Amino acid sequence: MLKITRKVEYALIALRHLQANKEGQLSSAKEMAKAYGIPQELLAKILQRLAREDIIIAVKGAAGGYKLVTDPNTINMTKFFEIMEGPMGIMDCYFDSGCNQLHSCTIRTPINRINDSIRSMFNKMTLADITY
Amino acid sequence: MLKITRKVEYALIALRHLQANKEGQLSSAKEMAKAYGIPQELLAKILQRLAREDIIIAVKGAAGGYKLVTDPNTINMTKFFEIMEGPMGIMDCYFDSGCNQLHSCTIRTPINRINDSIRSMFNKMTLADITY
DNA sequence: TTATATACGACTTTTTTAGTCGTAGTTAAT
DNA sequence: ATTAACTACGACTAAAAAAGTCGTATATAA
Repeated sequence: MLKITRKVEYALIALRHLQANKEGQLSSAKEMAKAYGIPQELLAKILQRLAREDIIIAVKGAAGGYKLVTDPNTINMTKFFEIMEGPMGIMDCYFDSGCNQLHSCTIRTPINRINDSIRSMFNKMTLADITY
Repeated sequence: MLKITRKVEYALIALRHLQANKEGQLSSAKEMAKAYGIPQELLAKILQRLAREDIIIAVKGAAGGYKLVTDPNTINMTKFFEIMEGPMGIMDCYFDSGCNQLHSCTIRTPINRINDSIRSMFNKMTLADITY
């Protein structure tokens, strides 16, 4: 419980790698996958998502790859997690309204407080806190 | 990601229920399962674990059931989560040494900082924060 | 034109979580 | 003593989520 997924883990590792690159220098999915022992296809998909969200830029073709274009200090961690995984809440009822036990649920309020605490904690963090 | 499990959720609901009971009053697994729409066998197992850990007391036999015997103010949430689910860390490497990527892992330190933040947050909370 | 990239949806496998079942033991009431 | 209503607990199955793979398309440098 309360785990982050490998998707997020791999994304962080890759971003840290890109962040260490010199201005304009590209790294390919293959290269990073090899360096960190991550399945290449999987890492590729993660990088593609980061590119779609304009956190990194993809350069196609031979000698292509990825580079970081967003200042890690400006990327909020709550937002980052939600880009990678969708809504972040310790229980789904924080977002969903589809819970059929809502009427009898006695712990919603405290659970939501905890949720808010966790979100606020990650709201105060930026990607730079992790990749530097 | 970062979800709590139903096991924990159900445990919290049951404890809140027991906490509201009068001194010495018992509630059975069946009764609570019905009240909150929780599968009875599952809730029973959860209550059994709480009993093993001396958070509640089980009374066997007809007219048996469970009652709370520990002051919720004294039950630390990190400990509680770990009773229910085992080690709590956003990544397994916080506890496991079996990670074969450790040598190449560049995000361990920041991940551990986040882990510590979450643990410390739950360390400051007691069960009473949730069940009252 | 070839080799090496990204792009991306569909698919399969693995792991984790959730839930069920069978059997045994305890106790109050009849 | 028998029954009914409980707890105890391991083994099992089912469902859901996460992790990983594959096929095919497109872009581009050499």
